[in-house]
Amino acid sequence: MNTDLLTKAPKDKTCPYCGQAFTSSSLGRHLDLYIKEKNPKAPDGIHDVDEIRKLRGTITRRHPRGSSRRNTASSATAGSQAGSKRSPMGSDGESVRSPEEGDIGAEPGQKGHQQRVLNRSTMKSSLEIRHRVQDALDTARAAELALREMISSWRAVKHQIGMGSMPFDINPLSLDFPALCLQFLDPPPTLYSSTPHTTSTSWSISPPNQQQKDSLTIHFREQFKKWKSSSIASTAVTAEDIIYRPSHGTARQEDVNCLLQRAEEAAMNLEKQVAEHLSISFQAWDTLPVQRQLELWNLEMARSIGKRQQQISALQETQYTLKQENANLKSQLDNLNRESQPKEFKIIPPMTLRVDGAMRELWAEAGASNSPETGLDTGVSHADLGTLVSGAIERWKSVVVASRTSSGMNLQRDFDHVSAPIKTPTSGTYPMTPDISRSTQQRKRSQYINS
DNA sequence: ACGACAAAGCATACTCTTGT
DNA sequence: ACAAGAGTATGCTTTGTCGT
Repeated sequence: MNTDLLTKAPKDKTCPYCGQAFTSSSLGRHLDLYIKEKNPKAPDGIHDVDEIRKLRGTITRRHPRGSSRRNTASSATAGSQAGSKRSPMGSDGESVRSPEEGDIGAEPGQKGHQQRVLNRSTMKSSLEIRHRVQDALDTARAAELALREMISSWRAVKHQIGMGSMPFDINPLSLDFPALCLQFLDPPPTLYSSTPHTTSTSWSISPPNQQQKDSLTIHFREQFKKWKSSSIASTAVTAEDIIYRPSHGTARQEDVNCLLQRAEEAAMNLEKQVAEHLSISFQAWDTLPVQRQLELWNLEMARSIGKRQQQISALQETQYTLKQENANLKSQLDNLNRESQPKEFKIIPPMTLRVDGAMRELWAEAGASNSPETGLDTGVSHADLGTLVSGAIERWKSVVVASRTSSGMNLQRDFDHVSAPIKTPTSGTYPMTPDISRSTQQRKRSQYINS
């Protein structure tokens, strides 16, 4: 009947997923169906269960009946329980439910009601939009923090490679042939066995010969190859760090190129000198009588032991000093971080991502061969960390947006529902609604209209 | 036709916000 | 601090659907 239609609660809520209209009390129930603990509804592909869980997770639930909170409403409850078969009391409840509607019925009252309904839906919409926007902001912030962490570690690796260093701890030009062998070749792997023998990369028990000279040649070639790539990359990094001023433009890049060229030339010169020195010192060694070679070899071995002992002492001293310096720097860095790091890093300090030696070499080589995707790209290190991070996020954002627009048609539709004013659920409005629910809606509507 | 079950509506209890 | 009002969760009931 028409009175029924008038007394029914207005369906002023719309499910943002299926578009079905509900009274305010029923929409929450409808959504809860998908997330309730006991026998939840299976996901239908239209209702985003995770999203619902998130939304409904923030609401304040009423205390369940029978809890300690309830002491004033006992009479009301008793009444309702006594009348177990409650009649469809729409007509009774009318005056109580909406006095403005029922009693006044005049234009100002109706306007007020309409205004309230409008305000309510607007507030709800803006709340949900804010929730989504906040979620997006959080994600973006998290991405920024992760990137900061990553790039910091990357820069640390670059600096660790070191600028302008020699490829060797000891200058090979100051050593004679036996000393070169002991210094730069590995000990024989079978040194501690009863029959030690030489390999292509080791020195020998007996005085060295042509085989060790060849091994040294290969060794130096390999070392110089590695050193060149790392030296060039790290020279660029450090040079840029030194000369970088935000106001400087192209002049800076020219300086960097010049420094890179000089580093490369220095590496080539040194390699040439070492090769010549090796050749000359071997010739000198080869002309010596065998007996003399044996004496000198023994002497060199003894000297080598002495040097290692001295080195160990010096290293122990250095280690002690470094430990002190490290502790001091750590405390200074902590103080600096407290002031300049993002506030989230105070909650969880950033990890140091470990990069092993093989990876460092790979980066260095790729960087020297101008492969910006994988190498130590010399173009990024001068930039401010914030600039780098925003650049990277912009790049990824386009990927995220593309991915969302291609696969997230549901989300787009939901957002439209949320941001737009509530629509009347006509059959053509919600293409994603399954036929079953649509037919149900139609049937219900026609029932209301007929009655 | 009937029972079981799911979903939605109604009344009410409860929470939160706002104005005094 | 308190009262009023708005919004919303929950218990109970009705309604619709499906299988037997």
